[in-house]
Amino acid sequence: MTVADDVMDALVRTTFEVAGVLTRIGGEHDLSLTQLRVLGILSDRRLRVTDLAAYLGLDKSTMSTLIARAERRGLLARGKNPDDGRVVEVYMTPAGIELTERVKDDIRRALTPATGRLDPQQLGQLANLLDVVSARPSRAHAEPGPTAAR
Amino acid sequence: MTVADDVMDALVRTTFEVAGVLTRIGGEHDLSLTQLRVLGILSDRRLRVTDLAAYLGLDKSTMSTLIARAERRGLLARGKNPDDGRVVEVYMTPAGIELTERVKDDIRRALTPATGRLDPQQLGQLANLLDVVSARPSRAHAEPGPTAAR
DNA sequence: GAGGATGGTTTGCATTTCCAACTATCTTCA
DNA sequence: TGAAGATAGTTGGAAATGCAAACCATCCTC
Repeated sequence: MTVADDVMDALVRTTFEVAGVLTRIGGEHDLSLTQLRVLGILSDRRLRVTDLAAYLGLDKSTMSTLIARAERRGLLARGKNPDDGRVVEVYMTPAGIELTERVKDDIRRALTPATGRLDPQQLGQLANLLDVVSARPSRAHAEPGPTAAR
Repeated sequence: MTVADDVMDALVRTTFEVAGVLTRIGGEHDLSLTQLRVLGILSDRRLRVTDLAAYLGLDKSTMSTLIARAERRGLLARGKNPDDGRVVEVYMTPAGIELTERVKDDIRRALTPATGRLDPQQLGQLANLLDVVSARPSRAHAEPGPTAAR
């Protein structure tokens, strides 16, 4: 009851805090939170418009205009899929990759004051806990056994 | 280096995840993420427009229109400050308080699947770690009682 | 190979946000 | 004290974001 509430409060608070940092850093590079996210996703992938939209929980049309703008800016490019003429695949240009790297550095720098308050052991702990919360297979398989039975 | 990076990745990923949940829940009540946040802030405070804007990192004018809409909707109200005729103070109406409670319940419910993957001890741990990260005075400052190590 | 399904784009609309310009109220100091 | 400047909010204009609906183009099914 209280513990779960505490976590949720902390989660929500941290979310707004981190989102604020991301918004600010993004803004410094003329990127919205969503654009930031798209760049992050595409940095190691090449996705179709629909998949990207599904991933972000956005409408296809929203995705389309967003990509169009990024393309106009030279950050992304669209390519045809040889197997299916309807499909458009989106991927990053060198300029996009370069910008993404720069932004990631800035984000790292901006978050360091916050994470710097934790010692290495706590950092590892936090990473694992967050992995669990955000439904990511834990990186250090420290969670043995079957999942608790609800 | 790697550990800090892991945490940042997890932090960013969780941020997007939680923000997504908040956006969805907010949307169900016709509230944007920012409006949600304003309600959260004002639930135990009464603030001037400028302070609210500073708190959220938004422009005064943005704040102004946002408040106007919420006021039109009956969620917030504006009051004069007797000491300074320029100041406008914003506070919640009963309807706003009621809606906020409802939304908070929904958020709790929506986040339960995620936090439910942690046992009570991990929940406490996570809450404390996040408190440190988001620069909140830790709630269990000295970890009293039977807190297990690790 | 006709009809429906799927993938994207375009258009129209509401919302969010910024900046600049404006009004009203305070504060300073000459 | 009273004019000049600072501060608090609001308003208007513009760009970005997002959705929904209408629309092509391509694929798949029978």
